[in-house]
Amino acid sequence: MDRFDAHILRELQRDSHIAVADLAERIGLSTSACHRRVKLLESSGMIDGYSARVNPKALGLDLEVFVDITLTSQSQEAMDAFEKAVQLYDEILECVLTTGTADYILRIVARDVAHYDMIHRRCLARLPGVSGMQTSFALRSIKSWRGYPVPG
Amino acid sequence: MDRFDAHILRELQRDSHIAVADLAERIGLSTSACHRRVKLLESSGMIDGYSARVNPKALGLDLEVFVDITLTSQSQEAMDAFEKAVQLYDEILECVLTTGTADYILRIVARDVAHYDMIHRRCLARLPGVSGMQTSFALRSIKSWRGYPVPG
DNA sequence: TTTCCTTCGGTACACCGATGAGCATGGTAA
DNA sequence: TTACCATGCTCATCGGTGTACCGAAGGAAA
Repeated sequence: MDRFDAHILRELQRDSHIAVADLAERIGLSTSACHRRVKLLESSGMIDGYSARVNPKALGLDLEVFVDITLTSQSQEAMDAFEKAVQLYDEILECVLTTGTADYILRIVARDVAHYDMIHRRCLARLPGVSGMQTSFALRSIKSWRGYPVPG
Repeated sequence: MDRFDAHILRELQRDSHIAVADLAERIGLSTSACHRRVKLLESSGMIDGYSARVNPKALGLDLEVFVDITLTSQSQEAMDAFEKAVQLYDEILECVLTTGTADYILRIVARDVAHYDMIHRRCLARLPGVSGMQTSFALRSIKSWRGYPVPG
């Protein structure tokens, strides 16, 4: 992990469709050296894979919701049941077990409030062992995901 | 947006490095038809771009933190100042203005607790107009980001 | 210092895959 | 029916990817 690798990771997080030759020029290396480094970053697991960034607005997904979940019990069984149920619903994009007031944080997308209401009734209300939910609707994105910071 | 486009979006969110020929076979279309659809999805803005998925563990970023921020004032000036300051720090990956008890939700990554402490002192403590912070450390990821759900 | 070895970048090139032209087909409206 | 549009397929071309080989730089040991 030197400055070349760091530069490659930054560029590929921004745009992975760039040709290796262009990437090489941008970081100041020959095509083959750059190519070799990219393959090494892939095989070492530094790069997990490549994804298309889909525009949620274009899909009609205008509503983003964060839900803090509190369970009635922190027993192994209760948590297993909850975590298993979370996997079932595609509308739940992310779920994290956390410290703090809540037990879990969910990230959800929906088309609109009516759609979220449906998700709430059809998915969230069916999650087992939930004692409390605190819902936060996203009003505006101040800073959106642009990859992890790479030092160097 | 028919079932072919939906299928393409799902596949490209999973793996955008797939060859067009393979993608075409997977969705049941010829290479050129598939290629044309992909280009159309790009130019229409449905696909925003392509990114490498970097493994945060491999970068030594083991700690993920969610911070709920409350401002002292919801005036335009206070919010503008806060939002501007948020842009300055690379360690703040995401920031969303929300309804609910907090005003903003921040998502932050750090190497470890000591590193987070440094970020807290050097970045978070300098954000203007903040009256309260509620920190949640991620203990475990139950469901991690795998793209938006595409209907059809 | 010399030699060997390892590591890493550069050059050249074969070949695979992206790209686009041209044609076929089916659905729709005049 | 005819014209037209949308969309699929085949095929040829060209650029980029991936690789083999060479050379330079740096370190270790005699």
